[in-house]
Amino acid sequence: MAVTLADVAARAGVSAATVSRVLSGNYPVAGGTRTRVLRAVEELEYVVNGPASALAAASSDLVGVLVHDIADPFFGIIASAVQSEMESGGERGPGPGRKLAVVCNTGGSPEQELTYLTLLQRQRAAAVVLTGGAVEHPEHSPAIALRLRRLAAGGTRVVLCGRPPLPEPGTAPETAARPAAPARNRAGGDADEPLTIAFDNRGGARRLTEHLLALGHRTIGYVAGPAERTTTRDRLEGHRRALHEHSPGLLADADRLTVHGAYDRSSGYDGALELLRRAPEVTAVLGANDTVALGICAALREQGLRIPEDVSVAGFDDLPFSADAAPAMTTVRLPLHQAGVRAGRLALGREAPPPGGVATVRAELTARASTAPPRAGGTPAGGPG
Amino acid sequence: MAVTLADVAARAGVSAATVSRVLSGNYPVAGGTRTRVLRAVEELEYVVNGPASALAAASSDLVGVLVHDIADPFFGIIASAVQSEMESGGERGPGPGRKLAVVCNTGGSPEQELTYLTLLQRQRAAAVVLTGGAVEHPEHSPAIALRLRRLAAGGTRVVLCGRPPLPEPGTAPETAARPAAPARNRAGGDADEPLTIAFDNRGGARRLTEHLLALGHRTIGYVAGPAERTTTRDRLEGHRRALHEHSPGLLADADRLTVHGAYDRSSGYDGALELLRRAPEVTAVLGANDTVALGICAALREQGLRIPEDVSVAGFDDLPFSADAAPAMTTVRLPLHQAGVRAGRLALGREAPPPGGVATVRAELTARASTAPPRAGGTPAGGPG
DNA sequence: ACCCTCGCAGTAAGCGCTTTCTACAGGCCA
DNA sequence: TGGCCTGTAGAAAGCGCTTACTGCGAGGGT
Repeated sequence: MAVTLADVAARAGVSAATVSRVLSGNYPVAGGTRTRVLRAVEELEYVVNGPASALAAASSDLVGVLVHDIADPFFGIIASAVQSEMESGGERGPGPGRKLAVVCNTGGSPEQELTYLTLLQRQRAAAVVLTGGAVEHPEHSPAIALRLRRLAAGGTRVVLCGRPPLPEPGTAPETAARPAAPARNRAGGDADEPLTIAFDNRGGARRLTEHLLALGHRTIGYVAGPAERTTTRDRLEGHRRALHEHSPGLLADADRLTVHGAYDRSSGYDGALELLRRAPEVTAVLGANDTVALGICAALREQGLRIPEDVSVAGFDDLPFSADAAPAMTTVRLPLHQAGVRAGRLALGREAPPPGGVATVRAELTARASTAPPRAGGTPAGGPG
Repeated sequence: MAVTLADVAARAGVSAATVSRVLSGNYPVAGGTRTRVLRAVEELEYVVNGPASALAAASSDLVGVLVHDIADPFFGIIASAVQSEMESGGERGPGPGRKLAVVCNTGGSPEQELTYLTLLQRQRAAAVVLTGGAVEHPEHSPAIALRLRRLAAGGTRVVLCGRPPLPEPGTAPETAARPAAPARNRAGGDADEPLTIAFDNRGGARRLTEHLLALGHRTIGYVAGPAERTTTRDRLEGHRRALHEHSPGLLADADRLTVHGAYDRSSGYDGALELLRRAPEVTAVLGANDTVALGICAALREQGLRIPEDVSVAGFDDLPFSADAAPAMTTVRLPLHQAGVRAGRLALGREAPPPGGVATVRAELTARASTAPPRAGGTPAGGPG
């Protein structure tokens, strides 16, 4: 635990500077010297002191990944994709340049998000990836946006994955108040602006609703996520646009047919029951995501309704378990792994930023067995009293 | 990004040492001075430089959490529990003492595990939590054990969660070769030995098998995990012990009725098909875990078999989706969240180590709808040709 | 054959913090 | 009233690394 650069240098018969150069690899060192140094490193089992290195270099090799819920596969998939991208970089194993992804669970709360951002800033993280929809909060949202811009201006790469791009500054007068100091010696290229990988939630929800409409459904319930989440808002918007384009009259009932909850199973369960109470005539129910849809299925089944014969159900995201549900879930496939890899590449500066700083990934309809045409009668049997 | 301790000190009219003392809180500072310092911190939006602090204090506030697969809820639940425990500590928000959990995805590979351990050692992590079963490997396992002992001896708290305790040293002659240097100034109490929270995989599997035997099953297939995983080995052992205790003859067939795969859905699917090929007369199939069991269900259903009428199926772990599967899955409940919280407390030194350094958590049978008595005939209809 | 350039390695000055050691007040006892 | 102890704050020495800057030997142009 106590072997330092100097020890290695002494053993190899060179100066500490040379050892540092060999290890960091960004300076020419003669072959023989390099070999000697590497041998000394091996023999002494030397492990670089990260903090010291970060202090001197003014940047650590930590990359923060903020997720709403680590136990939710949606985020798990993205996070592991980001991490796999960090791994695939270091040819020399745990050597220099190898980044460490720090996955932080925010629980979807803006306060937590801010807290973790501070923690990451304190660690002088090389990059920060924020995943999942943003939570709109009159006070915190601007604070987070400001903080992200500051981090980006300070050389930390900021990537939003599955989040809407940051609003243009200027709204907050504070932004201009603190003139940015000219960046000092920074490792990679510039990182002056947060980058975004946006999910096409709107388009996905729209195509899903169009699928239902094409099957003949006209009374479609929606168990949505928390209203303040941008993801919720976008999906709902896509849904309603599809409704409106099919026939404007369908919008009249939309509010009554929408229930808000969280992105978890019990919200789906409770939401479905509430929906049945409000509108027993629904022939299809959309879930905020696949997990919610699973809860919806459970509730409907308990009410004696068959899926999809009596009621069609669909989710969103296409998580691994969705294909295995009984019946297999109709949903919208989001290329989460791919998005995570891309976010990782962007965070590492391995990929050129998309034009305008925003790339949008498509959400494909994946029709399976949980949706079918409504029954002729329109009103299912066995509705609750 | 550039405001330092010295800036704060200047603004508050005190020395840098005083500011440091106020911020770290482990030294008496007069009330008035403290207030002035805190105000300066606020006004300047000062954020401690983590690396510098870690360098000077010889220990960072990072806690590593190693998981096999972050996208698997089993690990997600444990990891988020550990993280929530870190959060609940810091009264002063992101202030000092607040630890940052680093979740690392090893993919279940010992090499990766070693790599991340090195990375964490390089960051001078305050603690390391290893979750999930260990992979037995003739070369890597001793290396990992040795590394963990070194870390522990060096002041890093090491906690194993859901892993068997480390074997006693002495097997590896290398252990004694390097006399441990006396620990210097360390923050918390001693951390000289790795601590373990063991899962009672053996007992859980045994109770699960007993449940099946009690229902009347005699030909029980087992789609197990990778053979080199300790978790796999323990569960299989519990299963076989139950078989043996019921009637030794049942063991004769055990090898034929066991198929090995990974801990994922497709292994369950493939394993079930293989099992049906080898022994079409099975009346029950156990999965290595719930995810595997889900794959088993899918395969059986595709073969025209009903669950549980034709074949009973059971899993292990009791992940959230297991209760929602159709039919609801019989499984063994592991208190993952609770175990994660405990691991976090141990890692933070908030809880006294269990006697002997090992605590075992019980695994409870959770019988649901996917298991039932076998059909009278014993051989299900519709078996593959 | 000389000077300049270039490639390689050493010297040393920090990076921003923690912490020991030291210094200075008061308040207490005798 | 004088000597001491206690409480509080400053000075300064690093922690282990990176990275200018400097220096030295060897090759190439004229």
